[in-house]
Amino acid sequence: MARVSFREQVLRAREDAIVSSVNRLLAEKGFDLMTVDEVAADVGIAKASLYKHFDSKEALAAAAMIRVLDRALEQLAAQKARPQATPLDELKAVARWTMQVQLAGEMPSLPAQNSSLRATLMADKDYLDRLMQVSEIIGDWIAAAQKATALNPALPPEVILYTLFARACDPVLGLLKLGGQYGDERIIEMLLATCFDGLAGTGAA
Amino acid sequence: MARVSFREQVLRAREDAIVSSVNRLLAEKGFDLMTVDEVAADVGIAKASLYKHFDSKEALAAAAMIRVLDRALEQLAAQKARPQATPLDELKAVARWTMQVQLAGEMPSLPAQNSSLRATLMADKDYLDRLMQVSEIIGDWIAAAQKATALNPALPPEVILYTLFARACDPVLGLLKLGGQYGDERIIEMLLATCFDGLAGTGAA
DNA sequence: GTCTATAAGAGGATAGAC
DNA sequence: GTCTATCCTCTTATAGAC
Repeated sequence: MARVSFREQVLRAREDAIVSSVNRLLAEKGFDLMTVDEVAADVGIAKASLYKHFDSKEALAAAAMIRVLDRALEQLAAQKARPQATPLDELKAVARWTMQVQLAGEMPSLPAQNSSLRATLMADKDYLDRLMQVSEIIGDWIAAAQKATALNPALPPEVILYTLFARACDPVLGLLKLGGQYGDERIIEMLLATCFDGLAGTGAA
Repeated sequence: MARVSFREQVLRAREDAIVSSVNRLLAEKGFDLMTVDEVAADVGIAKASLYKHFDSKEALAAAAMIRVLDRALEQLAAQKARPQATPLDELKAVARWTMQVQLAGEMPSLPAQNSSLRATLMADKDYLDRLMQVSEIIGDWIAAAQKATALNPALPPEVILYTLFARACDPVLGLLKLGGQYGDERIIEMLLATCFDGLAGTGAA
């Protein structure tokens, strides 16, 4: 069945191209301002063909989120291969990675308010599974870092988790990049410093 | 001319009611998901009447932003009346105030991506004036706090300013409130701690 | 200035031929 | 599965009577 396999490969490649476009457009304009016509034009296919692959605009966004979560899981696995890293090192490394993805224009950031979108995501097992996996790995690091007082033990772990997720799409990154005064690496170092050591922090930025 | 004055008062009251609705709806659903029909229904007037007061949906948002900046200027003026406060105290006080406004559902948060909206705001002198005033007052406190090393002097002041603006609409606030585990004051204390002392900070949360 | 009614167009989704 | 053409709803904005 080489032909079937080949066709499947072509199918996968096309869907991958679609998700890539969606991912970039979501990062650029956000869900509400992204139109399905735009996606179709960007991929270079007709809109009706898009709907043969994905049921709705929300499903497109879900696919993009799933892929970015897969990338995150790869990153987390790669980090785990370094046995000498402390839990705090791991958390800083993953925060650094999310900022790099955002600066590269590849972080799809969805509006928290859109209810139809949230409904689709919350009904998507593939999405929820990956989100849970990511949360558990990071949650373990948070617990360990707090136990070692490398992170403030007085903070509820979920507050730390939410904060790290929020920094992954922090608008400050975009503002500083727009300003053009600092390179990507410098921006990331500064925001890592404010995230972990605060605005008052004495750590050298 | 008592009649004219009275009519003007009625006019102002109506426009104030409109801006109040817009403010709340912007905080709830964001600019893209807020519709003009909704605003009209919420105020209790016809949509066409709305357009007699404001030229466009963007103008509605601009009016809401202007009013929230006026409220901010009032808050800043009230803070300045306390001569014993340090610059760091002032900055924490204003951050606390923005978080209170957000938790009260009164912080209109606009998407940074929408270009037509940004164009309207950048062309609005009333808006820009107020934004500049707020930035200058806060900027002075930042400079003083850095000079006293109450804030990290290695951070560019604009990074601190942007961060404070970003915390005014931090999604972490909404997530924690949605969770329902913590009261508003506790949420604010924790986020103030993470903002100024970082996730690693030893300050008692 | 307020209303009803409607224009004008964008955008999500689908029909049906190939 | 891909295309062209179309449907249909929602949304911004305006016309015109009062």
